[in-house]
This record gives sequence, structure tokens and C-alpha cells, in this order.
Amino acid sequence: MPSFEVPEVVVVRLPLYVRALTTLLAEGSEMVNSQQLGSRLLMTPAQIRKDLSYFGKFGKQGRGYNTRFLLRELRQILALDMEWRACLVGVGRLGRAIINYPGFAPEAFNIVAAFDQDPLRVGTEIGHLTVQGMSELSVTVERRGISIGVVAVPAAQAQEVIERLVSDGVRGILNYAPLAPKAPAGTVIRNIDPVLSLQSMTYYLRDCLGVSSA
Amino acid sequence: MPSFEVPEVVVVRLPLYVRALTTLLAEGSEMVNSQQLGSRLLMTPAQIRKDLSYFGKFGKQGRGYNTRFLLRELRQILALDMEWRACLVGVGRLGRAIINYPGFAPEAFNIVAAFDQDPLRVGTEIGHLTVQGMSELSVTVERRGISIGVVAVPAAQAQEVIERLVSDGVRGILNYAPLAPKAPAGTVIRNIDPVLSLQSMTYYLRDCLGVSSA
DNA sequence: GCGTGTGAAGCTGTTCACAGCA
DNA sequence: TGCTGTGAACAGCTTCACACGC
Repeated sequence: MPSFEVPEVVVVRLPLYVRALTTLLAEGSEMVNSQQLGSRLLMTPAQIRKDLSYFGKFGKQGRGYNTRFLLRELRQILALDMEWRACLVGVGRLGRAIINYPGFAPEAFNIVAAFDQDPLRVGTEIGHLTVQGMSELSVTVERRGISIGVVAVPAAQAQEVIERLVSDGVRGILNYAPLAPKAPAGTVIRNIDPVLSLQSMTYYLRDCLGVSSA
Repeated sequence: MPSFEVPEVVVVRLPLYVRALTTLLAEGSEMVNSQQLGSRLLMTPAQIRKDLSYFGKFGKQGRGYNTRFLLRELRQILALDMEWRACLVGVGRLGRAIINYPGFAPEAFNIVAAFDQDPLRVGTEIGHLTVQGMSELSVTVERRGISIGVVAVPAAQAQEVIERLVSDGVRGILNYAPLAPKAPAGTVIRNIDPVLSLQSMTYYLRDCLGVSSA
């Protein structure tokens, strides 16, 4: 809703607030202040207030924030108050694990279609989905209102698959392939890459431990 | 190797360079300059040179970098030239997928033990591992030289498990549980959280699409 | 000429500190 | 009094631009 640019770091933090507020509400806290939120999330209260101020005034001086109200506002800002439909591309081991991951649906992210380039996999059942061939991608995306593509193909094919998704109308990509894909303009990419996470972790672990040498 | 502090953002980018250099080498490029690297990774050449300068001088004026040499140096800086042993805690659906994920071993990250709190799971075989009870954690960590813990338990238990791992000597945590855990001092935590990724993505997708309302 | 390495400049994000309101 | 919202100060990261060496 703000017409000016909000820093991306701020947007990335909003889901953390959503999660913390959800927990607080479940614990029965109807009011919360930036101090309390900050100590949960290990952030300074000033940062939380500043982040929220990009989007409006949600608190009451001297009292803090109404948990329920702030949560609802943030969910609306992030567009979490609607259903988001996703398709999966790549139904190998990783893809199957993603389909069966129980964390998406409760947050209104629904994987409603699965695709694979391998003809041997097309037509098989995974979870409650029938694997489709890539030729059906375009039509399915439009018909089912799919706006997010989850990419779980080998690195070598990922760039091609991402470009295909985008050209067929998908604007958001959740990429599990181990590469830094080039995002076509106007798209949003998020990468899930445990190996990269580990590889930057070892820098800090380096002198404290580490086994054998190669 | 630098005695002064290197910004964490820089450390996080190094694995990207490692990956790009590996690809370049496989393609036969024995030399590379910051311009070329930058266009692969969608970064400015200046940033790459600045990042590398935190660690030393790896290039030759007028020529660029020797791909093989720079790659070896970066791998050494990140301590990727040794084997890293990890244990997994939580062998539910997610945990089993992690054990079977084929991306870790080629990068010298080896999951050498698996634990679960549920007695029904203890003793079962997953991949080539026998699931152990939490009571064996401490001894196994020490005996096998485990320095990384992979956490794949439900959110409610994650904080407790992380603290247990740390108190038993594990300094690096790769956390798959959907929460923002508090890291005990001196530990390195990396979170893998696809739902958070999606929830910040939708902010940008909000007006371009989105299905039905709740 | 070309590309690195690097101080300096510029910019972006974080923290401070306080006015203002309940 | 207590806590928000926010301009101003500060810190940190990125980009610039050029001296240097190949």
C-alpha cells in the first residue's frame, strides 16, 4: 500500500513478525510492544517500529500494539489473506518431498499441479496429484490461476525451466536447484539452497573444529 | 585468515563465487575476470574485487584471475577443503528426505548419524544409518567428530533440540524447523524456511495476481 | 591497453533520542 | 508515565574512479 519503495530487507522481515504475532496470540497475548517482539526475534525495538512505519501507524502510544489487529494488517500487506496456487516442476526425490511437505497448505500455499520433463514420470500419481508433461504447463497455469512455480529439477535444467515458467505466466519462483538463476525482469525468485548455507557456515566453524584434510 | 572482521554478507557471497568458478573451470575457462564473473552472478565487478580483497590479492593486472587458483584459495578460506561431519535430529518425512538428498556428500558434507526423540523410531534404518536415541548424542558427537547439527524436528521442539546440540559440542546448526531460533553465543545458525521465502515473495506478487480471498 | 586492488564517495539501512499522545 | 512514530545521526556496504602493474 505504500506508494514509495520499501527496502527489501524490511519486506523479508515482515513474515517473521507475522509468525511471532501468531505465536503470541496463541499464547493469549492480546497486546504486545516493540520491546517484547524484539526480545523474541532478537532485534532492536527501534527496528521493529521503523519497519512497521513504512506501512502505517498500527500502535497506540503508551500501550503498544493490538496483537490481533497488527497480525491482520501484516497478513494483508503481505497478501497472505488469499490463497496462492503453485505448481511443482520436477518430481524426483526432492520434488516428491516438497509435495508431501505439510508446511505449505496451512499457510494457504497450495501446490495444485506437478510437471516433469521425463515421459516415464508423466501420468504417475504423487500425493493427490497426477504428474503432467511440460506441454500442458501453459494451459494449466492459466486455468488454475497458478502464480508460483516451485523448481526441483537438476541444476543443469533449472534455468531453462525457470524461463519456461515465466514465459507461461508464472511470476514467482521458489528455486531448489543449486545454482544462482538469472531472474527475468519483473519476477521474484527465492532460492532454497542448503549447501550454500553450509558453505558460508564453515567459514565461522573453521578454527573451532573440522575433520581431516583433503 | 584475515585477522580483522569480514562482513558477513561477504562471507555469504563467497560460496557463490566458488560455484561459479567451478562451473567456469568445467567449461574450460582457465582465466576469468571480475567482469565475466559479475555477469554470471548479476553483480558489479567492483563488488567482486572488493569482496576478494578482504582475503588477499588473487589476480593479475591486465589479465584477471586464474580460475583454478582462485577456486582453490576460496575453498580454503571457507574451509571447504576438509570433510565436515553432520548429524541429523528428527527422522520424520523431512528428515528422511534430507538424509537422502544427494547434494551434500559431493561437497564433503556428510551426515554420519541420525537421532530421534521417538523411541519407536530408534533402531530403524534410514539410508545407511541406524537411528539413535538422544541419549547417545553427546558420545556420538565427540567420537565421530561431528561439528554440524541438522535440525528437522517440529517447531515446538526445535529450540530445545538446538540447545541440546550446542551443549553437546555442536557449533553449527542447519535448522529446517519453521521458527527463528535463538542461537546460543558462539554458534552459527542457518535457517532453511521455504514458507518464509514464499511469504515475502507474495508482497511483490500481490497486485500482479493472487487467487480468491479469505 | 587492460583489469586488479583500493581509498574515497555515495548510498542504504540501523540506531538513537525525543516529541507527542494515550 | 509508557511506548509509539520519526527526523537526525550513525554505521556499514556498495560503487566509483584511478594508480599501479602486467
